[in-house]
Amino acid sequence: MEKNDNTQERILSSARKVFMLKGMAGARMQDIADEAGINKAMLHYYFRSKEILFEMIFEQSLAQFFPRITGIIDAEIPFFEKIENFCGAYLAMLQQNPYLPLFVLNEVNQQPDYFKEKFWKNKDSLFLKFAELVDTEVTSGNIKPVKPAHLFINMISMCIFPFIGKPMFMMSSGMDELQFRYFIEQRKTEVAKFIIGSIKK
Amino acid sequence: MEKNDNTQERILSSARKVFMLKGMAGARMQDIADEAGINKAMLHYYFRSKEILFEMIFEQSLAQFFPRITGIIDAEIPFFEKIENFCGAYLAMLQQNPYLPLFVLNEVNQQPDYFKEKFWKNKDSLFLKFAELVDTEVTSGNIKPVKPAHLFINMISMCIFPFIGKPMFMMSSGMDELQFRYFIEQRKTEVAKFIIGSIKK
DNA sequence: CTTTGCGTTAACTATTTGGTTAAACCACTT
DNA sequence: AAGTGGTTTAACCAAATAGTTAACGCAAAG
Repeated sequence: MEKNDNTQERILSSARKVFMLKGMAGARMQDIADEAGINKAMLHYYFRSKEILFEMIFEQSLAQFFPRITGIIDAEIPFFEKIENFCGAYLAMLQQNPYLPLFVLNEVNQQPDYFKEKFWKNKDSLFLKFAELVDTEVTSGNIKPVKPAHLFINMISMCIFPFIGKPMFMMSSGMDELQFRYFIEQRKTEVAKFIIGSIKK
Repeated sequence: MEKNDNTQERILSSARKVFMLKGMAGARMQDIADEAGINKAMLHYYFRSKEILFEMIFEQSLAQFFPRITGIIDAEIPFFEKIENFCGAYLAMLQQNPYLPLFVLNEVNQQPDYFKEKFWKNKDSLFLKFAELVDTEVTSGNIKPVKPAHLFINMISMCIFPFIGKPMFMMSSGMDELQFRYFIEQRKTEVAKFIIGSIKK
């Protein structure tokens, strides 16, 4: 009765790996079975269809992608520290899930409607909270009069994009794996520094 | 003898549309044929296989994705103006090819090896030129001592990412198509302003 | 008018791939 | 030892999909 858990877990783990790398359309049930070292029929025994299995993985991924870093934004610390903490934490998470962004964004672009339903469970939009925060800081004259939407996208872009463009960037810059790792390590402080440098008075 | 050109062109145009939207794995030959309003056999008459047709589109896309904006970087204008021109021009191009980034980056991530060959034709790496330029500016004390790699990725990220994360961002911010269009219009100046604000002394 | 050859189509084939089934397996109960 | 029920497998099926073929259309050449 614990084979169950074991196998189910192995399937989910393998499915995550394959879906992340190949996407819904590119993933093959056989590949997932092979990766898990089991018979393909098992996939359908535990999860009725490819679509259902995919949804499991996608929802997990979605939950991870939207950081529960809301804590950082709500914390009783100065605005600049919030930015520093957010960028550091988000980059660290992405470092451990490097394929997450391209996977999620790809599938969201593929089925925006389906995503719309799942997404709005997450009622406390990170963006809206951030925008509120920025407006407050602008009004109190603590930072330059920046537009929250742009600042938000700028921050998110600079955190996420390096992982999406990794192979392309590595080739055009000549970096190897180790150097890229170090590059991301630097960004954990550099991104916040860059942002703050631009908005501080 | 000009039906030839006409049909071939229609196929390429339809293929571009479908591949952009669905990617290599998700695209169906039948869809491309339907989109072009022709028989599926024609696809194989003009382009032997799906793979060959895909390569045509992919190489075109790659060429577009790497801007020939080298002109902007080589121009005899102040560094800050180069940044302004680059961001403006690149955003304008992306605005007319909104699906280009996700398509290209996706396929590059899928087959980095194949990409490696095709890519290095483009020997004059935009990144290397940019890095050189930044180093010069830093040395002459015109800007703060920033790391070229970070500055480059920051700039590229802020230009490209909005198009990759568009549906997600639109939902979490509540923007509609028109507002998003205006948002991008603003970014044509805002991104450069943001960057310059951070690196100017 | 007939011939020639490229362009085009409908129908077909081969392969891939998601999904099913019936039997075997295995731990546990009686 | 036989039975029971969840788990696993090999073999199979059906749908989707890339690719092929043989015949047709038709404009230009003869």
